[in-house]
Amino acid sequence: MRTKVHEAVDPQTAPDGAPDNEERCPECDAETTVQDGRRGETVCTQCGLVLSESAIDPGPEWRAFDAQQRNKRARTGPSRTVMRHDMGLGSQIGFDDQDASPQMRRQLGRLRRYHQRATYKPGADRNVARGLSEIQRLRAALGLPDTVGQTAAQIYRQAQSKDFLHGRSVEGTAAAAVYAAARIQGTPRRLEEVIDVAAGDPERIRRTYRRLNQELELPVPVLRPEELIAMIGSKLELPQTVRETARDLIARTPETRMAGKNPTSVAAAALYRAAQLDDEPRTQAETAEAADVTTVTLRNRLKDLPEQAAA
DNA sequence: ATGGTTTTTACTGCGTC
DNA sequence: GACGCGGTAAAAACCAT
Repeated sequence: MRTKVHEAVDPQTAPDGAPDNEERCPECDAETTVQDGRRGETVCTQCGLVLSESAIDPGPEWRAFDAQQRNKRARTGPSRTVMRHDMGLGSQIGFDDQDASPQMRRQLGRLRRYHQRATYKPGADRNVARGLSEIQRLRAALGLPDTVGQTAAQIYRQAQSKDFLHGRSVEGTAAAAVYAAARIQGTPRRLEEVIDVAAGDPERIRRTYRRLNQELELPVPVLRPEELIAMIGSKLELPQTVRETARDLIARTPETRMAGKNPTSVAAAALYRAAQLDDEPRTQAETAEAADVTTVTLRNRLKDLPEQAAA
């Protein structure tokens, strides 16, 4: 199915950052359309590619320095709505029931409840304000949609109401909340990316996130290799057919073989093999680099995958 | 802290262009 | 010879306990 394309787009150039709701996906060609996601994101209905600005990680090499620069650049004013302490009406967890497991739905419900209780808690004052503004800063620096900020804010409030903040830094908790929220809202960032723009000790932030996640029982969806295929695949400029093959490869390998393995590496391996099978080969080095793993791990994951696609 | 698991680092051999 | 690929050993990182 194809929706209207009401502008004379020239097929050559990719749509650079046009905020329109309907564009063509630069990844998968003709048949696919782009839809304004309920997350305030533009997402390709076919390949799941997220089109809004920094959805695709621009480059591998930006550790310390770039992060700081980004911080400075990200000084634009946050939208006030999420920051108000009485957030009031509009704040809800924007979530798509469609791909929500019953479990996640239940947990989201609990999140909402906590949010409501926290709303009028008198003690929530300075720390909350600081946390929320930090959340906004991070959210903006990571190029994430507003819904993520809202979810992160709710998580933060819930943390606050559970005394999670005791002995933990506001900044670290904010970073953890943003990371979790990004994943919950389906626009994940790497923890490393968040850490880069965040303030504080990386290891501490990692720990904080882990605790936060388990203590609040956040409905953070598992990163599934299928979803990573779009991201890595686009970096490698692999055609849609190859991605299909990769998905197929993954689909037919038993869970037990992938359990405990880094999903990114599984996806990378699947893409590598799929590319070969579909006569669009990429080197191991390229593939590994795009997925940010080493060629060694790539090879190891390769062993777990079937050698052929479905007939 | 500890132990089990995965990933990375570093290095090597083999075939091909 | 350089490049891509495959393997190994040991260190590092990660995670649950």
